[in-house]
Amino acid sequence: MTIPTILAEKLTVALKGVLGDSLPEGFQATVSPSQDLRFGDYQSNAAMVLAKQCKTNPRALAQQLVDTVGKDEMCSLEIAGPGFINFRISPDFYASTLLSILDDDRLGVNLTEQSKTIVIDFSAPNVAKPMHVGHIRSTIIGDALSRIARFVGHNVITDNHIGDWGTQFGMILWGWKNILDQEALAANPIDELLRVYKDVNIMCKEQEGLLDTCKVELVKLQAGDPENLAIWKQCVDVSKSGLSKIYEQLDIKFDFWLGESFYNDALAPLVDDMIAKGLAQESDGAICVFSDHSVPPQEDPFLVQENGEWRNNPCIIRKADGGFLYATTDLATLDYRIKEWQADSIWYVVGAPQALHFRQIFSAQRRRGSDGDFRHIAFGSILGEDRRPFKTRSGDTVSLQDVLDEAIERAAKVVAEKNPEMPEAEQSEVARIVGIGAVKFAELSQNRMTDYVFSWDKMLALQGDTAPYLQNSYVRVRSIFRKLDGQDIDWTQALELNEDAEINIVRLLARYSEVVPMVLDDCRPNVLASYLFDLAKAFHSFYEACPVLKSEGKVRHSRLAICEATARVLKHGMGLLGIQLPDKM
RNA sequence: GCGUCCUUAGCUCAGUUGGAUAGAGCAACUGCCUUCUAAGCAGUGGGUCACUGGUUCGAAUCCAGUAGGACGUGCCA
Repeated sequence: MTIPTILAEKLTVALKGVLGDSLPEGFQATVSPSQDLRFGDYQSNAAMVLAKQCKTNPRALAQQLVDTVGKDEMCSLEIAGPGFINFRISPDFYASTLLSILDDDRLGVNLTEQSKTIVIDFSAPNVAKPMHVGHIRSTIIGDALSRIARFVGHNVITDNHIGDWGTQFGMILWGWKNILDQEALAANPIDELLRVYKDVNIMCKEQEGLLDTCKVELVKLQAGDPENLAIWKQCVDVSKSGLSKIYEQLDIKFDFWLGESFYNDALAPLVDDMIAKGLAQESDGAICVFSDHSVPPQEDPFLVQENGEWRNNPCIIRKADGGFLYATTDLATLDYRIKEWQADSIWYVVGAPQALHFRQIFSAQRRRGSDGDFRHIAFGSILGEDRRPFKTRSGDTVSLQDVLDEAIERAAKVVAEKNPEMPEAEQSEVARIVGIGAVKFAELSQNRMTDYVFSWDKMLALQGDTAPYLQNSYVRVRSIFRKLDGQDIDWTQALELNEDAEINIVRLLARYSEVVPMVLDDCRPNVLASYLFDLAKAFHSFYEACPVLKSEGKVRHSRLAICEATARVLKHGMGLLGIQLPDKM
């Protein structure tokens, strides 16, 4: 049980005693960490919340509560300001909490009481184009959420819903047949495929009618033309192997790679079924899902207002030319995930601009009888210096691989500078861990909803609120234990905490169990990132203020325990974010 | 037109869902490496939380309006 839970229960019991029947039914006092240490470790505003409805003075009520709860080994209470109840946790209680963390593989974090099957859909790049910076958010946030959800006890299924059946294949097929360089393909298939795609794109803009020719190739593919299918298969395989390489570098794995093509055969029956059930209608030749008039128009995703009038804004599931759309595939995908995987909850880690699309397909899916918990976990856009969607000077997007390469290169330079005597192989391993970590942490420490301006210097920064700062705190701990030379330490011996720096860090260690579940409340990994930064900061302060190896007896043992617990929490927390920690740097 | 999201320190961003004197990082300035890794620590300066009203014990946070911005709004994904 976490500390605020224990305190809240104490307080609720006291409230029942003090207020008796005038306590509102089911009232639970809430206790939260104090923002300022002068106000103790934790605080509650219960007295102020209740004073009004119980018609008493908040400070008087607080006083009664404090008297009832009294003081014990765990904490002392005091009243402050307009009626806050502040809890001050005793150093001894923190010492015993530290022991319990060292005795627990889960570091105090409880398993969820309601384990669910959650499908998490993230990354989802298009094949034939390499991933660019725009994919970074979905990929990294999705991976972190998967790890966290899994750790708290959910049955998580990750699925990379790659775009392997889109309209871009018209251009690729035509390019493959007309401008492909076989030698280049043999040498570097991914680069050649990209060149073909880019060149055809340019040619389509210059040559009248070429786009239509490409569309013909696409239609042939969708009709099952063997030659086009074979080319398509080869393209997808090449792309997948290229993507796998980058995922490997990022240390990201998917349980499934069921791309759009996987659902191809399900689309026509799905549309027919929706027509048959009256859930979709023909309009201007297209098959659409319309408003069902059972919800207020403001909340109906199939309506939109124009010049003061509500008009239809349907979800189109079949085009007038018979082709299917993104929405159709997404509905088929929902079916599959619900039926085959028994998904209770499905999370889509996709950019905020697609909010309406997801409202529409979730709503359509509910009408089809599904009552699952579907969530669009949206995130903001990555912008350029000019606050427009991020592009390079030449108008290209920046490839994700380039970002990673640059990050590793910058890290390598610093490693070589700081640690010239380190063997080269080790140097490059550290550079990899630091560089990739920097990119991931930069992403994960942002609030996912806000747009941000892409900056090499920020994304690859190695000082301040960055992965290397956290990694360095871990390295410092490892260095201490290296000097101990593998001595066995008994982590059950009693501890004592005296210095502020010691108590500050244990206070944070105890909060790990509060923070991890909080991340999933609103799917915000930045809550964990910011906690870990605070922890590392507290450790660096502790490290400067409290010599470990030079101290003696119980103090030394207690400080070693702090180091050990900090290392474990850092490693674990960063692991939940998908970030590795080096032993040396 | 309408909808969604956004506007916080010179810059980039947090802000635990309504709590006490609004916080970090970068940049600037002052100290600290014969002592466990200085990718570090200690400290200083920096604010009309876009603006105006409202709700209440209490508002950066909730409501209304104004200004500015991004995105979306029937056959791309």
